[in-house]
Amino acid sequence: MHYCGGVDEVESRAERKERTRRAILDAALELAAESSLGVVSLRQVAKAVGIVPTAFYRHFDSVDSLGLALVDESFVSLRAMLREARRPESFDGFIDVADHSVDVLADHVRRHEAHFAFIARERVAGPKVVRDAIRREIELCEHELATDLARLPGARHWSTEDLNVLSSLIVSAMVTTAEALIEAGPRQGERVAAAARTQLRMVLVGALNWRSAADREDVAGRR
Amino acid sequence: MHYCGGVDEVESRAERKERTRRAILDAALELAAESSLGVVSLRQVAKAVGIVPTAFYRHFDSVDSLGLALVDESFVSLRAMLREARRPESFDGFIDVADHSVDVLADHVRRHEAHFAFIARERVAGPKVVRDAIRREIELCEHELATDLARLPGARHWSTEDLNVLSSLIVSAMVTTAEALIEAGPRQGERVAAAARTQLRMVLVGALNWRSAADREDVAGRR
DNA sequence: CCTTTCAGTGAACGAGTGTGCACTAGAAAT
DNA sequence: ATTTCTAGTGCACACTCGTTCACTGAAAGG
Repeated sequence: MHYCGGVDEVESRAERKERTRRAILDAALELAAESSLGVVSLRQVAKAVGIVPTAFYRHFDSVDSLGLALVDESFVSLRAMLREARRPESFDGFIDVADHSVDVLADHVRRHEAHFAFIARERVAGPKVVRDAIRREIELCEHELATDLARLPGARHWSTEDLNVLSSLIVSAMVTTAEALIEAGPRQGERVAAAARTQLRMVLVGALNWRSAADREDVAGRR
Repeated sequence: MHYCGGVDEVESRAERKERTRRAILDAALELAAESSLGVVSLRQVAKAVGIVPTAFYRHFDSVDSLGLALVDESFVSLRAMLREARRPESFDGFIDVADHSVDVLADHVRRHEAHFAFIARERVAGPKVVRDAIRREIELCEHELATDLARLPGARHWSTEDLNVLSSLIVSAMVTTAEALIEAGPRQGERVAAAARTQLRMVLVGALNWRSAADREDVAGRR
């Protein structure tokens, strides 16, 4: 493997294989979009790609491993979003950070709609192996968010427990928002985004007034 | 149809039919529990019930109509819960209403686990007809909650828009909590419930401090 | 040049799928 | 006692499914 054809337009064997692999992933993602991954068959994917069913095994050794590959790919998108949403310069006001985060979310959801929809769906439906893989990744995201929240000014008097609870709330709200953004077309998208901004502001305001308010209201016998 | 058999133990034809119908619904619910409704076949259900596949058509004229029947049944449980959570006597304190609501939710989820899991799953996965039916029912719940929130003391200065946003946030948090309660066994159930209580308190505290805090922080150009 | 590698082919298998149709048996109605 | 009704049966059809196996042909390597 030193030199392969001077002509520009030819495709090397590895490139060709990668192209087919991508086509399989894309086709599976699209087919899973109606109902769930559990109902897409190896043969449907093969037909959509334009290869014979048995050729599928040259790229994945089972439908499950295809699902896991889709999980990996989808969380690459999600991690990219989290990284951007946590850019330090965005932490100059609590309302601002909420609005900025929602904007980043809405932007990424629009650009990677299929991946977000996949995660939201297969997290609860879908083959068991896929469900478990997604759950692990989400827990990882929650944990990362919690450590980041701890660095926020004003997070001084939150317990570790409260931090985890808060980050769990935010992540689930974001997942729900992503779902809502996908359901609503680009037509109602801005309405959903506005609602999400309000929700996140509410959560942050609630978190800021949290400890003091709990003390004030007297939680009594509980805990 | 005036008098049918004085003996106690005999089953009338209608009773027998209803019993089979129930068995079909239960079997389908259980089979759908692993992955989703889309992957359960008419024959699997028939085998689980103990009837021949074609006998299925005596009770439902398609798998889709079975799905719709399960949606109806599941939302009977959910409505019962909402009715209980909104009992007027529970509105004597904002922290209390949060705790009480979560308790009611946890209780109902434990008692109707299969139904809640079904709604949470098939809402995003599952056949299109089922998805749409569930979405309509949830929107209805959100609307009902919004009109109830409007009656709360201190809800005076919330716009209709804010009310809808808030009720949507609460409903999605409850759906997420229901999912979490199901995932966690009864072992970690109380931990999840505690987290949910905290979340709902945060949301309510945030809502109470909402308008004033938004004014104080100066939202600038953003609406 | 010849040889090796390997993505894609095509036929075949055993099992599972939804659905149609003629039927049976027993409860209900007459 | 006789007829009607119907939940459930049994068989058959034409599919689709995942997986196997020997194969082909062109690119890569020697």
